[in-house]
Order: sequence, then structure tokens, then C-alpha cells
Amino acid sequence: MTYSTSEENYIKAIYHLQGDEGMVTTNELSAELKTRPASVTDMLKKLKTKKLLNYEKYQGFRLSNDGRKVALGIIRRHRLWEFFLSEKLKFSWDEVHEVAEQLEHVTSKKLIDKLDEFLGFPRFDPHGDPIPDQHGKIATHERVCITVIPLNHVMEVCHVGNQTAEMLDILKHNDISMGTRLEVRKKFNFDNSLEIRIGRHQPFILSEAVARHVWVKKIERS
Amino acid sequence: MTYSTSEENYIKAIYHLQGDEGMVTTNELSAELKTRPASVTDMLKKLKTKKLLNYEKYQGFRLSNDGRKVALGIIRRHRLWEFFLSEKLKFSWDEVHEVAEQLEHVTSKKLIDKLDEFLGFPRFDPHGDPIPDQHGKIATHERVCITVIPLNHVMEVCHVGNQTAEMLDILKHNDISMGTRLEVRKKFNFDNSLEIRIGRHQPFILSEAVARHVWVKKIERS
DNA sequence: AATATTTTTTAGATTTGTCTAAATTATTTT
DNA sequence: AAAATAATTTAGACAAATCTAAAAAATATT
Repeated sequence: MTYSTSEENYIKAIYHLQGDEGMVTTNELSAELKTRPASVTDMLKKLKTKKLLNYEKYQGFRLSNDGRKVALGIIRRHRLWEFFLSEKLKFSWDEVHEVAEQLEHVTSKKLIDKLDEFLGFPRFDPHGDPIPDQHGKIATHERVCITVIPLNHVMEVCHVGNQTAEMLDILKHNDISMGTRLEVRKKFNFDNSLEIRIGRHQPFILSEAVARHVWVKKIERS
Repeated sequence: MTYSTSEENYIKAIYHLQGDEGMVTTNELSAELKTRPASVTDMLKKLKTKKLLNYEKYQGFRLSNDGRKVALGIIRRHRLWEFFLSEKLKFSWDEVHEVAEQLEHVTSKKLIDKLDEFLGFPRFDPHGDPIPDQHGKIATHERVCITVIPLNHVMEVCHVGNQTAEMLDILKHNDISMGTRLEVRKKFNFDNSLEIRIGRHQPFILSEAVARHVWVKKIERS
């Protein structure tokens, strides 16, 4: 099965709008996609005949199991490209989305799986959102260790995995505490140490032994 | 100016069919694109109104100056992606074309220029075809030094830049002569030496000092 | 509960890129 | 040079994805 760019955009938008439960409405979707409600209705019929959607006239809709699988595939492509653009091509955080919107529609399973491998199987994109794996599984915990996050993306400290006095001493010395917003500026492969920056302050180095215990999460959009 | 995927495919096909001079015919193009001649005529009219084409009914056609510029942009994208797929994602030589056909239609100048930089401004794609630069300039000589060709692509020796007895001795010892088909299997960054293979023979090492003088060209499609 | 408002759907039109079948122009053969 | 053949174009149709305007259903208001 392969879907048109339009179909994919609808599927993805529905996935994002529907939470864990509850229905999506025609108007919501038309606002999200910047099309007219009538166009949405047309596409809903089409996606329903393809069994990607549970939909009854006037009653709202949600993706079916199959639809959700398709959505996760699209999201996987999108977020892997975002990671690539950010990490390899040095795009800034806010530039990646637009280009990834186009790249995500290139459908070659082999391309995506090889890209995944090339990138080192990242589990989170530059926005901190999880990247589904080949089977559509997504990391459930939002928490990530700072040793694996992409460079130059500010994230928020939410967990410290070692609460000894020695550890807290180092963290205090570097002004790191719960809720601190920091970014990794560089990774030194030699000893796996990291250069960290907090706000506009002077960057400093954290050894791997310390870094392993510092976990962050993405900053919620306000 | 931005063009649809269809328009781009027509422009690219016309570029490839038209040589240095002479006209392209409707049937040729319809065969190339696997569409019906009537569809070609429709598109020719459209491209003519966009001034990308010099075209008179029943008389054949060629790209205009503007059309040629557009074509070079598309070819630049295609060949850079081919290089990326081959060199970074380790696609085999014959797999790259199909995927690049899709990727080439992603239109973001910034993406392509950053990709170019990431790849180290390569001047030839894995098939030995030249990659146009940002300004549409293409390397005119088909000859490339084996120090810069992509890995694992068989090419044909067409020039040796040092004809001293010492040089010829080494080449003879390794069975390299004009017309030999060889591939670079690995590049050692430490001393820039290359591992070379000829046919199914045992691979061997060539120092940079020697490799610098060995030039190859792509193998003409028969 | 009846009316007004909002949401959603239907009906019909439009654009892009394709097609088939028929008409036209060019080329080749006798 | 006329007839036959081949190439090209025109005319009209179709599918996908969108739109506007009007109708139908659901929801909110009095």
C-alpha cells in the first residue's frame, strides 16, 4: 500500500489531533490543514473506503488500527529527516520542520531504514519528540539522557540518576538543577565528555561519568 | 519560480535527449517518459508559455536558456542525492537512481547547498556524471582522479599523469593500464592510500603518490 | 419546544496531468 | 507526384484534489 502526499498529510494531521480518545471534527481538521471543510469531507470518504478511518457522517472520526500504523510510518520518516537536517546538515532547530514536510513523502522503506542506521538509530528528534522504530514502536518515556540528545537544542533537566553528595556537589557547582534549561554544544568522542551551555553563560565540560546521570525532557510548547 | 514534479520530469528528460544541437521529437520524449504522445504535446504547450522551451508545432523542440538552467538545477539535486545514497547510506550503484528520482523533487535551495557542503562538494556522481554547482556550472572534463571518486564503483583508466619508468613499473606490477576497469574499495585517511580492486582479483593498496596520477572516466553505456 | 446558529455534507465546477480516438501534418515509398 | 505510412496535434473524457454555494443535520438559544 502506498498513499498520495495529500492522503498522507490528512492521516498525519488526524493522528496529531486525536489524542488517546475522543473524536476529531471536520472543522478542526480543515483548520489544521488550511483547506475547506468540504474538501475534508471528500477525503474522509476516501480514507474510510481504504479502511484507515472510523467515520460516520456528522459523528466525527478517528484513525483505525491500520490508519495509525500508516501515521506512525509517516511520523518516523518526518522525524528521522528532522534529525538528519539538524545533526548532519546543521540546520537550526526551527528550520527543519518545513523541509522535513517534503522529505517525509519520499517512500522507500530501504531509504528510511538505512538513514536510521546512518544516524545511529536516534530515538528522539530535535524537538524532543520520539521517533517510531521500524515496527512503529515509540519510546514511551519522554526522558532522555543528555549523552544521546542532538546538539544545540535547549532541553529541560527533569531527572538526576545519582543523588549522592559528590554528584550534587558537581551539579551545584555548574548551576544544574531540576528544571534547568541547557543544551549540549559538542560531544568529544575521545572520552565521551560533553560541552554544556546554560542560557548565555560560558559553556563548560561535563565528564561522561556525570553526564550519564543527567536526564532531560523537551520543553513543552506554551 | 517553482515547477511541479511532472514539469520537472519533462524538463529533465528533454535535457537528456537534446544533445549539443538538433531537435527532440514528441515520440522520443513520450517513449522516454512512458506517456502517450498526446500528453507530451499538452505539456509542451505549457512549458512553451512558461518560456522554458523553443517549440513550433510539428517542428520538434529544445530547451530555452531558462529551461536549461532549470534542468541543471534538477540534475544537480538528483546527482547530489545519488552521491549521498551511495557514499553515506551505502546503497549499491544500481539502487541509487530510483530513490534519487524522488528526492530530486524536494525543492529547498538551502537543503541542496547544505547537502553539497556536507558531502564535500563532490564534482561527479557515482555513475561518473558531473554534478552542476550552485551556478549551474558542470565540470567539462569527464576525467577524474581516483583519489576523488566514490567507493565501489567500477571506472575505466583513461589517463596517467606521470609517465616515468618508475611510475609505469608500479602500474605494470599491479596490472593497471589504459582501459583497465577498477574500483576503489576503501580510502585510508591516515596516509590517503587507496585499496583498489580490478575485476574479481585480490585487492591491493596504492599510495597517494601513485594514486594522484591515475585518472579514470565513467564506463560508457553500451 | 420552537427557532436560530453552527457544523457538516452534497452538488457541481475547476485545475493538473493523463488518456483514447480522430484529425491533421510530415515523411516515405512506389 | 500521388498514395501510403508515420508522427503529431486536437478534441473530448477522466481521476485526484481542491473550491463555492446550497442543503441537511446537529447543537445552542430563547
